[in-house]
Amino acid sequence: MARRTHEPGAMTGRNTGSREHLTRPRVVAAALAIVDRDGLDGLTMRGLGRELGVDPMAAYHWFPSKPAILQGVGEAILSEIALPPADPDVRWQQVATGMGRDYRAVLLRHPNAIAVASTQPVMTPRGFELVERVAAALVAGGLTAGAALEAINTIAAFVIGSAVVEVGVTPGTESVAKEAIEKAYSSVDPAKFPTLVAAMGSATALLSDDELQFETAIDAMVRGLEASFRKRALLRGPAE
Amino acid sequence: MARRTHEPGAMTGRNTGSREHLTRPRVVAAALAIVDRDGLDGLTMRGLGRELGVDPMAAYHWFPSKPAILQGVGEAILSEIALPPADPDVRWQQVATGMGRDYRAVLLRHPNAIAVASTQPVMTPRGFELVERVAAALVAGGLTAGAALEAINTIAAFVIGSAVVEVGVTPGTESVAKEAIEKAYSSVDPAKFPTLVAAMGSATALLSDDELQFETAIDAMVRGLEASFRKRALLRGPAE
DNA sequence: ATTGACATATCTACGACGTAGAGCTATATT
DNA sequence: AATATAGCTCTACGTCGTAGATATGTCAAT
Repeated sequence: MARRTHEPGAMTGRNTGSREHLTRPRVVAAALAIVDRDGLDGLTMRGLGRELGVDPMAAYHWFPSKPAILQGVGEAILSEIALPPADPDVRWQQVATGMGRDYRAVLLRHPNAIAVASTQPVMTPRGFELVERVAAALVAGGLTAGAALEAINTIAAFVIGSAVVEVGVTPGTESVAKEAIEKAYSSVDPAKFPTLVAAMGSATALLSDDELQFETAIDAMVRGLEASFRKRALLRGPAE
Repeated sequence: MARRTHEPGAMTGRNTGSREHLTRPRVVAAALAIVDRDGLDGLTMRGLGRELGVDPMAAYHWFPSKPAILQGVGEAILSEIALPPADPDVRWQQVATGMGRDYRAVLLRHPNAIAVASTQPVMTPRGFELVERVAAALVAGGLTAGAALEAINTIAAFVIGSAVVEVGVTPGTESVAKEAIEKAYSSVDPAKFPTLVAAMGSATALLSDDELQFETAIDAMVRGLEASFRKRALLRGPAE
């Protein structure tokens, strides 16, 4: 039989020794700290051991592999998303927008880990709980259960995409991009790219403010979803 | 001075030798083929050399590093997005939706490379050209230049997010996820997650069809954008 | 035809990585 | 006091990216 790593519940509490025991959460926290500080590529088992003051191989008693640790990091980040308060008076649009905002803030708080957090399947106890609570709030606001899930999925996709675009660097390619961009910029010939040039000089200039553009877009999305749901009779209640 | 890699234009045409010379596009094509077949982690310089029938180090005469090659792969994928036809009769909504659809199809054609393609900055000659052409078509449809860029940005974010969610696996964590998911599934207690259970059993069941959900969502998004632009007077023309 | 220069590809080697497998140590149980 | 075992460490292996030196072939100039 292959070596098995231990469940959190397998702790027997025998840690009165020199220093506090390792635990899965402690390993994940250290890994996340390293990723936040040094990027995804900066996380190595040796460095993780150093961060924890422990042999590099020690983490393997709590996780079967490095990818498993990264998955733990992803789950930890997602668990930073706040569960929506069970307020019966909020409109479903506010709940949906609020979740999107919160999700985005969490991802942007860990820019180096977006790739890990955004591909984390929701199929964890905590993920289920979050989706359940948000969906319940949306249903309370008048959506059908199916529409609620559709709204959550759509908004999540948009939030993830926004975060990816906003942070916008593949791990490992940071250094490479710079000079290529400069070269491309210098080739912006107003004659060849009139619309681009016009847009950049325009008073709107929304592109310069990620926050504002996100707010505008998520608002547009929720309104569009509302119209779609209403047309498909997946939304009951007043048309205000 | 550090070793310099050569520009494509530096080719002097002296390749009448045994076999065809390496070129940057040939290196990129081989790398993309490997990534498509074996995943991002499956791309190694040694394997790339094997694929090209060449020494592993040969690629370093055309790219300064492996990340630079990955960036080239990202650019190559983005260049698969079709430039919009300059048809003056299409509505801007169709142009926007069409770009989104095309972009999504390209990303899903290379699921292993989404992380690389989606974080590719648009700041390349080809990227500029694509954005310029789409923006021009949107402006022709009645949007201001600023609104056109905002629409492109918003749709791109949604497309990227959708693709990430749809493919949904961090490179390296594929194998890890499975059993965790199963465990979580078995813990879906209908009493604790009533809304989830209701949604899954609902006749809507949109979640099972990614394609349909994408179409619905992008349509909702474009409608929402239209409403937003109209309200902000960034869209002239008939309100049909 | 000979030479020199240079673009292209190879060869060799190094340090760092993930992790398998065996061994150590201290606590809990008997 | 003896034993079992959870938690951690040690050592070692194969693979990775890539630096630096070297080989090969083709062009331009003599």
